[in-house]
Amino acid sequence: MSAQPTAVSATQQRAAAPAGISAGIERLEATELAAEIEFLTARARSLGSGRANRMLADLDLKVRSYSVLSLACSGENPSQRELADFLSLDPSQIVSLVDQLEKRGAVTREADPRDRRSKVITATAAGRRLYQEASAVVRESEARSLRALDEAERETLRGLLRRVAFDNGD
Amino acid sequence: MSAQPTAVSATQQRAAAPAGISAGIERLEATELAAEIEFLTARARSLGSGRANRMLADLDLKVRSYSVLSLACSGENPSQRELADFLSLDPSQIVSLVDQLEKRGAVTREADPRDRRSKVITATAAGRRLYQEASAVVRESEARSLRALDEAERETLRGLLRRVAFDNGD
DNA sequence: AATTAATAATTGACTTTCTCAATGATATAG
DNA sequence: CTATATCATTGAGAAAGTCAATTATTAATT
Repeated sequence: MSAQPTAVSATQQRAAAPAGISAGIERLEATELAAEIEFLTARARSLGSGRANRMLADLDLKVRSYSVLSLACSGENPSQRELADFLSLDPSQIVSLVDQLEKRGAVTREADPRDRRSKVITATAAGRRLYQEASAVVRESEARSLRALDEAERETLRGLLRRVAFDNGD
Repeated sequence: MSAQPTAVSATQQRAAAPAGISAGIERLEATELAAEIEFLTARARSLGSGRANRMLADLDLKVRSYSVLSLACSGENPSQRELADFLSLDPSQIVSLVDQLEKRGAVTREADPRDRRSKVITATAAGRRLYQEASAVVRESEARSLRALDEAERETLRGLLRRVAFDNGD
């Protein structure tokens, strides 16, 4: 599990950068805050989703809509409620995300025959094609965000985050 | 979330839960999306900061204001620009965060003598006391969010995230 | 030294996201 | 069959994010 060594430390990395460019903030990396996993998680996701959103803009998608599309393509036929739970969003946010994707013909919304209150979201053929493109973009974005880690480290990170993300107390 | 011993898999966890409660979403854990580090990061931070915000509400703080306060207590005397860069926020957001903390007497805002354009943010004695309390709350929150990981795993995660958070491409 | 260009904080406008309560349709429990 | 719960939906209001313009100050150029 602990594949930490390898790679260059963030400090070494930044020391190599042209002084004064991203200046100032490395001083703050020695603070208590910078040691908090929650802070690091927040910063990593802010940078990562910022980049992904910029790169997905070509396809008229954001990380949010991409995520819904991805699950719609999964074959698991999620309901909107499940999408909300899984993506940590309010059900009303899912409504508008699905609205947009449905409007552009990427997904369909059908009443679940076993519980007609809930709507099953499924990708159309066009939606699956869009997902193929978007997925490549997201992989590229992720690769850039994770450039500091080698493949083994990425696997370690994935495993740890998975447990935090899905066994998150109370 | 009653201290789960060590590393129980998320799947085992949920399987043990009363069927139907958090039902449905474990089905989605097998999807491609659920394997994306960026997604896992986003979910982990959403759950984590949600919990931290709820727990900090007693102290009239949010993760945001707590983070500013923490850096103000660091001894590094950050400027607002540095806070913005470090916290991935717009400078105008820092203005209002500092406004609030200043209004309650937790921090001061002083022109930097070496560059009077920038304002140095420093915690007051009251601010440091507040930070002591808040810091304990945040540690407790973090402990709950990370209950799935043992101490060594947390260190590994911290190290990996630190590199992602501070060597984030381009 | 005078002018020009850049940077920090601030304000304000605007957009997007979040949070919640209410509603109608359907399902489940008593 | 009545009461209760759940799902999707709508809409309102709060919070957060984005961006351009302004002022004060500093740095760079002539």
